[in-house]
Amino acid sequence: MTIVKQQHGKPGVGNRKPSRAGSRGRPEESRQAILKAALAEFASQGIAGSRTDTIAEAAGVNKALLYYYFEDKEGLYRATLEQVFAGLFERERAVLTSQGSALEKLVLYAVTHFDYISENPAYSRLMQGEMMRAGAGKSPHIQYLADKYFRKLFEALMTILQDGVRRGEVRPVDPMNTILSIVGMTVFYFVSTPVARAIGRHDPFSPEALRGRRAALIDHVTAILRPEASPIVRGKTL
Amino acid sequence: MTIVKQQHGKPGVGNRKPSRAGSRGRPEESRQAILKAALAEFASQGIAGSRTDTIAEAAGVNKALLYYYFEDKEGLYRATLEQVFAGLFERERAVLTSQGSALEKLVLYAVTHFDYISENPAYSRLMQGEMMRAGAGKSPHIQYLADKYFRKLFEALMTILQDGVRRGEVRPVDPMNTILSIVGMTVFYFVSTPVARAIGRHDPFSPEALRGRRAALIDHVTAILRPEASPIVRGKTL
DNA sequence: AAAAACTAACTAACCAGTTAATTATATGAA
DNA sequence: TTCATATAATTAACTGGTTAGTTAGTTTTT
Repeated sequence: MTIVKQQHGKPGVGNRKPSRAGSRGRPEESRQAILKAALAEFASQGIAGSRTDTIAEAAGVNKALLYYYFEDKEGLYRATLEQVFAGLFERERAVLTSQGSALEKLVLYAVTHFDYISENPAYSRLMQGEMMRAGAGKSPHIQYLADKYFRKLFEALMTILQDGVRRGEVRPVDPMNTILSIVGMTVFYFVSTPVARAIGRHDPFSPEALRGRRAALIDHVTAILRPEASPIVRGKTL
Repeated sequence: MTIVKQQHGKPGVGNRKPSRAGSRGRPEESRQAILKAALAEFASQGIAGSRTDTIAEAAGVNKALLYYYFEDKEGLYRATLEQVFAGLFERERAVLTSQGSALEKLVLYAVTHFDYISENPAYSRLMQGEMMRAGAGKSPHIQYLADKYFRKLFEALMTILQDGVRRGEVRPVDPMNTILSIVGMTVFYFVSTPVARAIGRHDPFSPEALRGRRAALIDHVTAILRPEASPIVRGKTL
């Protein structure tokens, strides 16, 4: 039996701090390091494919610390979900209370959502993972997320759209399905990136591709909503 | 140590054939039973969450038989992918070579895709699972699927759309992003069903909901493509 | 000296894949 | 038709690697 003594960081090799037992002084640092590593791992692999050992290693802490700060794997996962979703809905709340016509608000909502995913691709993958889990009836979080975030957002969008229709700013559409179409156009681009890459047509995360997609999104949302003959190209930069 | 003797089916209890070692006479039956069980399990749980024991039990065969007919879990998964994707693209080939204007063809493509998913919800979940895996760089199948199916389909749709634009049947749009929007609107409805249920607004798989979504899909695809003032409601039943 | 932060090493369960058989069917010679 | 034998189909039980979670501590801060 080999007894492996505690490994102290070799000075001069890499820039990693020596890994030692006991407090680091700033425990919040450890917590954040864990959350950050967990976000990357969960977004990349999904909860089923994620390994707690991998997360611990990436965070530079002992695995037991995950269980010290978060109850278990599921608790850690819940914390990462909360973090990412809160960030998105924070941004979107501002949009919903903004000034402007229904069309302007709905377009602004779409591009805000789009931009958030562009900047945080982890969100989209976490969401996909949740849809898979929830579809299998195995997500303990979907109801909570629906109650805390999705319902309000959905209802706000419905109200904006219905008011727009009533005022004649927007052509008479099926409100629920129109919102689903808008969200679908916003989100699907990111879901489909692996196919886009495999087809080899372009890098979907290149600045040009993202700019093109964003412009098309505005165009298509407008096209669905506009009562007029042809799309009016506004000078405004969204 | 307990020695469990081979269990012969008790006659009169249930309608299950006695489970006996040796051939069933029709080995193709066993193969199909495995494939069917695998499809259900993989679609529901994803490959990572699926258990070979569960598949074997659902198929009513010994687990070792999965490895007899299919090389390993991955091979079984590949076979289910092949099955479902082949079914979809079979149907879609007919659409692409059909008669009609660009707008008619693209709308027909969308509803064909939509109807296929309505009838085979497993497809949508399998696809989602593949997107997750491929996004993590862990799908050994995405390149094959892209080469065999997606590229051709995508190119055919591009051609139809570009011809439509050239002829003036369709307003001048960014072709690639327009196709992505159409597919997004088609597919997203099914991806989002868990949220729809959690919000508690409706059952997204009810016939009325599906009918409504289908109609909206036609409307929105038309709205994006139409050069005219307002959508022309055709008498045609799609 | 008590509490908080942190770790090495262990454990128990799970699960993909294997092994060594057993049973059924097909073949063909007598 | 009958028996022997090869081969295809099928199974019970096992194996070894993996991994979420635990334990019994050690180190640092207050």
